[in-house]
Amino acid sequence: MPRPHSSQAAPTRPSPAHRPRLNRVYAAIADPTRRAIVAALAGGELNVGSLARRFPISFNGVSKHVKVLERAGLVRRRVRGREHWLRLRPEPLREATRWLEHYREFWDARLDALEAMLVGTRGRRP
Amino acid sequence: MPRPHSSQAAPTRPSPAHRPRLNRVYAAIADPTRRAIVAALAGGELNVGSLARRFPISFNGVSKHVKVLERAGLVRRRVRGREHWLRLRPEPLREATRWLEHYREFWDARLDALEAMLVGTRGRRP
DNA sequence: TAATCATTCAACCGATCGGTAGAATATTGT
DNA sequence: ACAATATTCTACCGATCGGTTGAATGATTA
Repeated sequence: MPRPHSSQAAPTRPSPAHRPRLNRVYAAIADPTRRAIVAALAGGELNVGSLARRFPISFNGVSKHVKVLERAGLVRRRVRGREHWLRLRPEPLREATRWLEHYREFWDARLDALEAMLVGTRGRRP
Repeated sequence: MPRPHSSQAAPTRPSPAHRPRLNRVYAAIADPTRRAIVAALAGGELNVGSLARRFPISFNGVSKHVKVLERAGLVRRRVRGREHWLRLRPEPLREATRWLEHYREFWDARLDALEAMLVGTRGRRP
């Protein structure tokens, strides 16, 4: 019987465990090159070529990374003639932040409670 | 010449592009089973066995997932006799949230600016 | 001491990943 | 019409991933 050791309530679950979108967003930004692409695209739209020129890997490598970001919903592509212009999309990042913040806040509260308990105990129970 | 198309400044880079810790944190939470483990562990400490019993995969599968979370710094292990007790660690999540929020805030500001521009234009330039 | 329990370790499997190279497909400029 | 440009598609490579199984290690209990 795995006694839960703490009586603090668990946070209400923020996600039904199987969200392919969320999986893809986290997997996408787990790669440093893709995070750098996000950073580059935050400066404004770029086409694939001028984006690729900023990275030490091959054009095709960057093209593949862009596709991953696209599948995660983080990048939108606008084809204009022979060039494909890429733009960031903020929405999926918001959902991704939400999951993280949920647990971060929970832990912050935990640490605060612990500190309060220690401070409160200090002079009161000699 | 990849004209940046927007004159808005890019956000100041929040990470020097190659942070194995951050990579590991995002890769860790990209898997739904591992996110569920995080959720389970938020309810208090658990040993590997009682944790594994909550999941439809094998004991060893869960053990491996725990190891991934550990390497990402999200879980701490305390060996007590033959059982290993697992506890969440908030610190890496904070760094992970910071990167996401950085861009989220940037985009929010962008959307706000766009909206303001549209509203401002509406009655002023007929 | 022997049996049981909690756990890791090692090997394996098929799938996916990051990356490259080369061929194919459009679009543009001359 | 032709050459150059921008990009994807296909195929390949070695590495890692999620998962399983079986054996090994170590602590507890009888």
